[in-house]
Amino acid sequence: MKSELIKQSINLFVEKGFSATSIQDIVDTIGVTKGSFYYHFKSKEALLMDIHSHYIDDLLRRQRAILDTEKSHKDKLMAIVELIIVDIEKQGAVGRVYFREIRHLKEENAAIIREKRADFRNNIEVLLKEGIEANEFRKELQPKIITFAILGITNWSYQWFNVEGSLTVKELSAMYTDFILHGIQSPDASN
Amino acid sequence: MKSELIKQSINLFVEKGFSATSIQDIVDTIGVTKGSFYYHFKSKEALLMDIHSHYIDDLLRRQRAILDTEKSHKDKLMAIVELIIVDIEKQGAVGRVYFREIRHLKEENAAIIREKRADFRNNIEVLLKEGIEANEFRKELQPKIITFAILGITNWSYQWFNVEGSLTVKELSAMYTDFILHGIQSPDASN
Amino acid sequence: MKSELIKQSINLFVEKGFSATSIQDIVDTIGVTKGSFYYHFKSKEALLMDIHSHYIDDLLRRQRAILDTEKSHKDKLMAIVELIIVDIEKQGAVGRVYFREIRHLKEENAAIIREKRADFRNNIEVLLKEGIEANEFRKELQPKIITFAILGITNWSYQWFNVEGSLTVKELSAMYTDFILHGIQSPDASN
Amino acid sequence: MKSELIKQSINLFVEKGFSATSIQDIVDTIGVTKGSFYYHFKSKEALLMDIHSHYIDDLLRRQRAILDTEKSHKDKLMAIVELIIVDIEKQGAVGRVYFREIRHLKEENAAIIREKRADFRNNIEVLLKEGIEANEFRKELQPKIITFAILGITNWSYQWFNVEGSLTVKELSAMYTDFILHGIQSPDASN
DNA sequence: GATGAATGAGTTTTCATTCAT
DNA sequence: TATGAATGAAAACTCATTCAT
Repeated sequence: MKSELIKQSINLFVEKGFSATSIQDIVDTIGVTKGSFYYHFKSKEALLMDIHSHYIDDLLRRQRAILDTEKSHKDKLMAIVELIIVDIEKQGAVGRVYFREIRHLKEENAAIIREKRADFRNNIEVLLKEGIEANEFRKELQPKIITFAILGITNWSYQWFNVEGSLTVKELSAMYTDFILHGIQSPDASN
Repeated sequence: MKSELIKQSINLFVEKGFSATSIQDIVDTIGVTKGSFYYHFKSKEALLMDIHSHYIDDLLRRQRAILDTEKSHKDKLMAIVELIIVDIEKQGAVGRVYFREIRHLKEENAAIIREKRADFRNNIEVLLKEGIEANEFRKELQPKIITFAILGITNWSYQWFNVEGSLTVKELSAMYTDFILHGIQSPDASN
Repeated sequence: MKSELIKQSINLFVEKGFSATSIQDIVDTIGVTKGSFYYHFKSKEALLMDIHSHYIDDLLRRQRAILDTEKSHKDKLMAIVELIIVDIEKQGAVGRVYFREIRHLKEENAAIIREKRADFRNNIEVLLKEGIEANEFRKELQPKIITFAILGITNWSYQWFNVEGSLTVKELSAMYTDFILHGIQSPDASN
Repeated sequence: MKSELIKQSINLFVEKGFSATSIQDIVDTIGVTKGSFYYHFKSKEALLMDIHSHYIDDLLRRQRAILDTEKSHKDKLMAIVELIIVDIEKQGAVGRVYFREIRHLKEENAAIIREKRADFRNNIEVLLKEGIEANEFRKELQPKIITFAILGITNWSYQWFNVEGSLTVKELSAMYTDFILHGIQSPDASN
């Protein structure tokens, strides 16, 4: 029931936005009453926080797994890009909520999520830094800024990519890793 | 007065989001009454549409100027990236509203804006296509997808770039054009 | 201009009702501004009063003319019924406003109109009374009550009669005077 | 509570009219909040529709009972007139709302009510038609038009009849059936 | 005579939240 | 666990009216 509420609310948040979705809208989709909602969630914002927490925690866990498993900096980076893009297929809806609705968390919770986002970002930044030192990536790059560029590419995909279309997430992921690697690799790196 | 309302509402929309900003909030910042707001705008949504229209129309106009002025495909692309990024400084607030709040336009208006956005995107796509044909850019690239990547990089900047920081928009713009050109240029292109 | 405002407001009041018609609605139909309206009328209610006054004053004047001209009680009554019914064609719209919107006059004005309505009604009542005394009409009738019946028949017509239809106001008037006379005439009255 | 809201709103609608009565006015009379009103009714118009539906449905049910029970056409007609008039005492307030405020229903609902009103009217028209064929009523009468006359007499009563006065509804009803029967009966009908 | 801008009080409606059962 | 009823605060929007120009 709780997970059903989460699932349906995500769909509604994607469709209409957090503010424009009422508790009534949510409970109507699964045929229960508002009282029931408040048994499972302290507030509407708590539900949104729940969604955000699960999403970023899962992402961080998988990012860590990649960093622990893959060998070269290039491979690590490719795997992280793929992680985000390929998720569109399975987690596209949550992702869209995650990217759009953080503003509606109360400051206290927003801070928690922002910190985890910063961790995720920082892990990429460190990766780039080390790749530069290892001469895999170009010396002129500013890791922090390039990290934002990479996240821009991947995260923006959630806004336009249509799972129904002819392009698969695997293909998209391949194109974007190729584009990014061309953008950052040292000319003398053994491709 | 009308332009004052627009200006203040943009600030509030950036800060709290469209839905969470009330007409009362807006008029309070300039000390007029709600009735006054409704004398100038048919509805809250009409104000949002006003903001969207002006922004994209201005952007399209300047994009066209670039396409008519610059010579090589590379120069055109660089100029367009710079156009978006450098605007953060002067138009950062409107931009943030433009990228985040389109969902709150009514379908009829959203369609108009979406079409203009598609024009802007399409102009880049065509530019890439021609650059590929001219052998300036790599043959393997899919122009449509790379266009989204470029827009992801530039548009995402509006979310994190802090005008107050030590990095200037000019510098950011330079880094991103460099990154993008590395990502797309033919190896044999005279850089 | 003033008469134009009256004319158009009557149409709107018929269509949407007094409360639901805004000053804006009225001035829009003739392409002037609200300020203009307030040059001609002290208030929205004043316009409604204007409409009511003209209508009932005109009706009373014509009723008096009938009472002064026609000979028998029967003829007087027939002429008054015809007066009301035949007016549907020329004054149907005003009539509908007159019958429906008196409630929106302020008490002070409503009292004035109610008094004139009472005069109009009373003239019929007196006519019936005299007709009974003259043995033209049946002795058992209560003039006051029958007056209301007659007014019910005629006034109700404004709600359903369609000028566009196949029945003319003359025909309707004939049918109703016939019906009423059958209802009230003494059996021994030389028809 | 819901029925209490209906009851009080009817009183207010009679007194001030539908448009001029606010939800606040209604809830204030029974000391609840506006939110409570909207728990029970989807909108102000929905409440008005509720009132209209119940009134006409009840009227139709009782009219049908009369048509099934009474023997002669004359008796049926008398019973129907009495039905409407006598109701003033118990249902005067609802009746006044019913006769005055249909314009404030949305077209969709107004159509439903208009159709039921037409049924009620049509039942009388058919009754008159059959009475004419049975030679109870005069051959020259146009049933449709006479039906409107009868409804004018009865419905108009809701506007002026004062339950507090010395005349009872029974007496009024008797006078009006007498008046109507004189107006329509064949001279040779055994009275 | 007419306009454009502004006001302020009021309107209907929405909605997150609470709570007795 | 769940429901149904109620709350209260706030939202968007309307509108008659005023008034300087």
